[in-house]
Amino acid sequence: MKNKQSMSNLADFSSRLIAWQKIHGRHDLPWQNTQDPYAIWVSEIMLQQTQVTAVIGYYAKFMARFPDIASLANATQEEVLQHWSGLGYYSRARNLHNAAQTIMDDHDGKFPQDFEKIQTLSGIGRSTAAAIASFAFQQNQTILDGNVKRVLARHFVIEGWTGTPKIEKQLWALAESLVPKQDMVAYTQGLMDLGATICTRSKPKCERCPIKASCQALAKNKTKELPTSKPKKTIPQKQTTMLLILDGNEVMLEKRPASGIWGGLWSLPEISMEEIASEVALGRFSLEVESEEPLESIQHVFTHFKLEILPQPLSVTNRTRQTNIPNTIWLPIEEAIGAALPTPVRNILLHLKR
DNA sequence: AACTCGGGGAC
DNA sequence: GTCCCAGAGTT
Repeated sequence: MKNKQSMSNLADFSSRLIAWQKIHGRHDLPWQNTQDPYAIWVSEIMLQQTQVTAVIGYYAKFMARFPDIASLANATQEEVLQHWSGLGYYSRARNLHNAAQTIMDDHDGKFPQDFEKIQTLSGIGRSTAAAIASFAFQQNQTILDGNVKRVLARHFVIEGWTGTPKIEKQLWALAESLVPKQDMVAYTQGLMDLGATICTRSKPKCERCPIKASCQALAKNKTKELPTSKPKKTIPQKQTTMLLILDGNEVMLEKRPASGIWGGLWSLPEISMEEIASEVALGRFSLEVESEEPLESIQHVFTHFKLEILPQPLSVTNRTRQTNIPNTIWLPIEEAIGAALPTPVRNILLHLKR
């Protein structure tokens, strides 16, 4: 009897979610109310590991500058990164740019509709491909993002960290079994909306949940313990000195390697703790400089390490400026702030301006 | 299976 | 401070 009741509610999972989304879900986000696969694609990439509120400001500017696939494909990586500067995970921008060129070259400039082909584009994995296929083409493909993992882990009491391949496999199978035959847009949006507004990480609003009747975590009073949190480990603390090489109002920027942290962005030249700033300036850049008092150090936190940045101002004394140093440019501070910079570097320059 | 990729919102 | 977000790619 109890099992029968439960099964009956499980069958209603999707229809209840759809009905709820149409009334209580989000309908006015900047990337909604369109079927343009490009507009949806850009939003999905920006939203990877990034909250809606952080994306909104970037999305409008990005779409204004790159309104379609062709304009993005024809832009320089420099300008694409410039519009991504501050948003983080810059490989997303590089992959987006690369994929736009792939679509121009291999798909006649039209975003592919085939689910497998969508996934071959750089930066688009299984979940993002499903979101695009669902929103843009009404295909019955399921997403599995952080929201969905949390909703499913609670609703069906899936124990264990959702990041392990074993648990992920379970969740994918579960998610696929719940995909409805119609109303894919409302369903996919409903999964995201439920996780973002009702089935939140802390203090879920279970009273207002459309599928509370079949939620096993709620029945067993386990919503607080689920989903199982990621095992934490201590992250290393690193240090670096960034050279603020100043010639009058201009600062020298150095382009970072294409891969690795802040890949492809403009940053300040870095030296190790053992090196002496003025010697490096002379050795690497043939610049005679005078060291100023270091600025206050900045503590920057990444996912997997902490970085203490010591900004070291240096004023150039031999005014014969070197212009042919590879991967470097001189820019007035005001202009440099608008370049494709990592956030802490921008903050240093903003501090300098004052 | 573990690690690498940012920055910020919410608590 | 902690946790994790409309994850994907690499090792």
